[in-house]
Amino acid sequence: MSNLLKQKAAAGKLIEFGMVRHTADNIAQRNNDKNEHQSFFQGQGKILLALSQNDGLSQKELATNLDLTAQSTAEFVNKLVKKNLVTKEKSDKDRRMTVIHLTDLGRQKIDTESSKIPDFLEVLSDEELDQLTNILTKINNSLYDEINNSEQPTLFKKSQQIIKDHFRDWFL
Amino acid sequence: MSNLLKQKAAAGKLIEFGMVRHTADNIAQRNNDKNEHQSFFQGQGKILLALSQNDGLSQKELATNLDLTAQSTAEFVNKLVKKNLVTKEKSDKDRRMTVIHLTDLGRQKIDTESSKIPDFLEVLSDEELDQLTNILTKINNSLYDEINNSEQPTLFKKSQQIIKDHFRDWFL
DNA sequence: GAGTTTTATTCAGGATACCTGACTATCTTT
DNA sequence: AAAGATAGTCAGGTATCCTGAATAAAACTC
Repeated sequence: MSNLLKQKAAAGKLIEFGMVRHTADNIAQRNNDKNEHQSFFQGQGKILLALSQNDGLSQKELATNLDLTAQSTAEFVNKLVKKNLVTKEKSDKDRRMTVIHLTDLGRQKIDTESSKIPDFLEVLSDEELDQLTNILTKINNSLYDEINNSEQPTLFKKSQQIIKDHFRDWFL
Repeated sequence: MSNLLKQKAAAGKLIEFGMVRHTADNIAQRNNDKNEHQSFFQGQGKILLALSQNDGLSQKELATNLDLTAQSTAEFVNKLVKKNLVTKEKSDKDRRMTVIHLTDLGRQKIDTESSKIPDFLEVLSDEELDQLTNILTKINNSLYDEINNSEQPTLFKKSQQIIKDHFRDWFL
């Protein structure tokens, strides 16, 4: 009962967090002269992150790993190629496949970018940081389950779930 | 020192959270036959949320409140008008201004939508929910400060900060 | 081995969320 | 009344996604 109230309170704070962070993100992007925006949890950033954990994936593998359509994936990869952050090359074993590799510049970009710690974490104590990490772990796992279950599990999709579980190990 | 490690851990989890939630969001949107997606922390949803706290704002006020350009705001408002969720009418006091009001349908939509509690909160204990709420409060406050400071504070901008502080009171 | 089906990728086109720049009304100041 | 500030609009652009339709290579079928 009171649990529900607590859930509502947290839910409100989460909406607020989403909104304010999004706003802050937009402002940062506006003020940033170079359009270097790569929020790492969408679009090109997502691809980069995936490759940093597992270089040399094919476009198709990227798409299934990231739950994107092949077309979206192709679009992001092409943009990254233009920026010299990744390379595309046809596989010799299966000439249909295109294998994507990070360039040095790409790897470098990920390193500098992912080492940035958002300012707002500095207001938290050690104890709070531990709590947050712990809570987010639970939430993320719950979301992974949601993702795996939400797709009508065709016999084919089942094999993809295995891949999706790797996703889980990215951020350890 | 060890604080930095904890910050890094939390930062990683936060990136993961952003990514997985974004993915789950996209999937939900795909499976949803009607394209009723309104993530509430961007675009049209943001406007709706603002009006639910404070009906009858002008477009300009919405824009400053939400840190959007007047043009973006106009776009979202027009889309909402088409969906019969809000109404536009010229102010009598100042004929330049357009006052935006929620329709019954709009209010209804917000009610049903904002009463939804994300599934992933159900995996948390009462204690964890309290911790999360507490932590997010701190983080959000820190982000508000960031937003207020990040804009080159022209003399004019200063007056807007007052408005932005209202933003803060939305989710109590 | 020829014919069909399945895959991996691409091209074309569409939606939404933002943005900047260039107007047009309508106050407000001087 | 002229000049300036303010609220909105129109036009056009970028990024992230999507669906649908086409192609080429591999795998399966008989």
